[in-house]
Amino acid sequence: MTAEPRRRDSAATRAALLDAATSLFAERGFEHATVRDIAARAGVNQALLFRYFGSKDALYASVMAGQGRELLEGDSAGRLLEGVLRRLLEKGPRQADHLLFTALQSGGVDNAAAGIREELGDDYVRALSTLTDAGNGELRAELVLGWVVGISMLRASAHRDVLRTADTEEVVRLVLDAAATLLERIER
Amino acid sequence: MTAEPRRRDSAATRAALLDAATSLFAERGFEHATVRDIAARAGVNQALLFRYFGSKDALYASVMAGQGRELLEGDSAGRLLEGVLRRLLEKGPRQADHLLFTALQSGGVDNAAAGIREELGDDYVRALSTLTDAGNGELRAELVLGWVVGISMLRASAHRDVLRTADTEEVVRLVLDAAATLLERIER
DNA sequence: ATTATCTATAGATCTATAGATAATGC
DNA sequence: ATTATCTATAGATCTATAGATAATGC
Repeated sequence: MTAEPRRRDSAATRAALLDAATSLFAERGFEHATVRDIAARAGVNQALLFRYFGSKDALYASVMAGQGRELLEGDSAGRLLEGVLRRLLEKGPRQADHLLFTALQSGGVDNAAAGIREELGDDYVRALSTLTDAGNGELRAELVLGWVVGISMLRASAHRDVLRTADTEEVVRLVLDAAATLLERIER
Repeated sequence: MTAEPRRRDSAATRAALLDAATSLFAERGFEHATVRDIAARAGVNQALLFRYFGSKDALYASVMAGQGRELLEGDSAGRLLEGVLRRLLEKGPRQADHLLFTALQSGGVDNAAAGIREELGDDYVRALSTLTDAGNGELRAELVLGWVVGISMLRASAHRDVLRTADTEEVVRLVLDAAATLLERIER
């Protein structure tokens, strides 16, 4: 970000690493974002990552903790799905939501951020499940969350052109209409 | 599978490797299934994998080619989504469909099976898109495919209990009803 | 004699650390 | 003097290969 000659500044270095890690984890997922790539994007020596965060796992946990909290703020439950879809379709994979989806994707993997990941998933499910009176509201909410995860996955796929180039409004309308059969109080 | 003392038999060894690779790739995805794990599950020395398939990539391509063709057979287009969901929910991750979904997941990754993966995705989309007369039928079909991919991902996640333990009939009904707003000729 | 199988290891990554170097604050 | 940064490398995996060993078919 800052193109200046960079003074020695541990706080700025730490912040640059956190920034670079956030975008790279969102773009490539935990395993494909190497510590060297992250340090390179931050414009910082690779050893500093360990000095300031201890381990790659701990850095991931910091990223998830930092971005995670913002995910659910700003949108009411009724507008949550719409908000997530818009951010996903318009801003692409360098995106806090995408971070959660790549995290949910590597479900079985057991790293330091596993707890935060599950918690964020729970937060989404809890918010969405308030949108129905059905007895199986949680299941309905998880199915909707699964849909967003899947759309996020396919969009990252190189070859699924139709979805990748589709008009945002069109996709939002199709998904909201279908999801409304599961969660009747979705606002449109 | 065969618990016999195993005679020397290159065809049987090859088949055992292919079997083990199919299930391990489906369970863990391409990268998390190591050649040592595959050879171990096949009960075979690890070097034989390279003798019979050349590389891990080539083995993956063989697996995808072998299982892929079966995916779309057996179900009519109208019953395709239901069939996929049932297999996914009942049989769990050791499953041909799951193989495709873990493949679609690692969209960007460029390995020997990338072509086969895209082709299989196209086959699903083509079949599903026949179920609507809407002008954006392909987009609708990709969204439905994305849903199945996402459900498959979340089910693999350790913590999403509601979805993992849900009754198959209940999930099938919820998803088919919602998907019917996208593809009107889905049979239920 | 042929060829299926096994042993040993090369070579490429990746995370992580120990210790050297150099810029800042008093 | 303190501490931010860099160099060099250890140690763990993973794919892949070269060459030795041993079981089968003629």
